[in-house]
Amino acid sequence: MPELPEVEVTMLGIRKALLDRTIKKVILGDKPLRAPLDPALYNLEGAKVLQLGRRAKYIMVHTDKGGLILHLGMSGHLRVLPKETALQKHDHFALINDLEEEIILNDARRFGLVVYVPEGQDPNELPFIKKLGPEPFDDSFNAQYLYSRLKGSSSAVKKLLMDNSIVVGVGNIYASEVLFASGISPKRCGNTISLEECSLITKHIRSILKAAVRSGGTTVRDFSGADGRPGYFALKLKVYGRRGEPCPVCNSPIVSATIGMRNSFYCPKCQK
DNA sequence: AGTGGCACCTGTGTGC
DNA sequence: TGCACACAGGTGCCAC
Repeated sequence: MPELPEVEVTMLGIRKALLDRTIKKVILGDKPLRAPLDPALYNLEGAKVLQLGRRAKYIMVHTDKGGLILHLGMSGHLRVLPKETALQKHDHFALINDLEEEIILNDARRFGLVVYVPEGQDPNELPFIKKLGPEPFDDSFNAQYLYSRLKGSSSAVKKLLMDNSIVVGVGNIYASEVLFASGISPKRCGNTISLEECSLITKHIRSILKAAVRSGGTTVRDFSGADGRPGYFALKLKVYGRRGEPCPVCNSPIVSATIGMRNSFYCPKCQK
């Protein structure tokens, strides 16, 4: 489901129910997600939430009794629901705050992740966080940097944009959209992308991700924010999911191709 | 080291 | 209607 905009929208959506509130109860489902649910998560009962943030597609929660890291995987979503809402199928993790609101993680495919970070441990030092590349909105993510990372690679540029160690937050939908906006074929090898093209790519990653956050994210199948409302950026997608439809610029039919085992959409005429 | 392929899991849509 | 199959927004591990 979620790329950076969807995670950002979700994080903002649960913010009000968590920030400066106390976690009264932790509920763990019995099925494992990407990793089994750690019983140490119960340490968060009685904790006061000090800060909420996002790193890549991870939601980071800091409390006075340790940290919590949430990842939505492919199908996960977090909802804030009124007190005593019964858990549904695929609800695997829940927090109840001091207002008795329930913050529930539902994840049919169980590719998500819930991690407890013991008090005093720096979450940024966890291996899966430490290896992440720059945030797309960081100054360090610029044309020169991207060029240096692409120029040695024979992989398709679209696959490289989805590589977390190069830049975080760009998933399958936005990689297609960014390359369309940049006029670059998703099949081009990284080592054929010029510095000028890297400048276009960095610019469009920022503008498209920002616009998607403003629209409440992209709902392709079943994404919704913490209030249950869908995102509306799907209406603004120019190529993703539009095989056979006319290119919004030149009217040629949009085509799709499998790149790095993921479906990719592009205009063969506009994208060289 | 860099790269491609596959695995994890369930739900949904399509075609027969 | 039922069934089989392909596919879905992410990520980590494996073998080359």
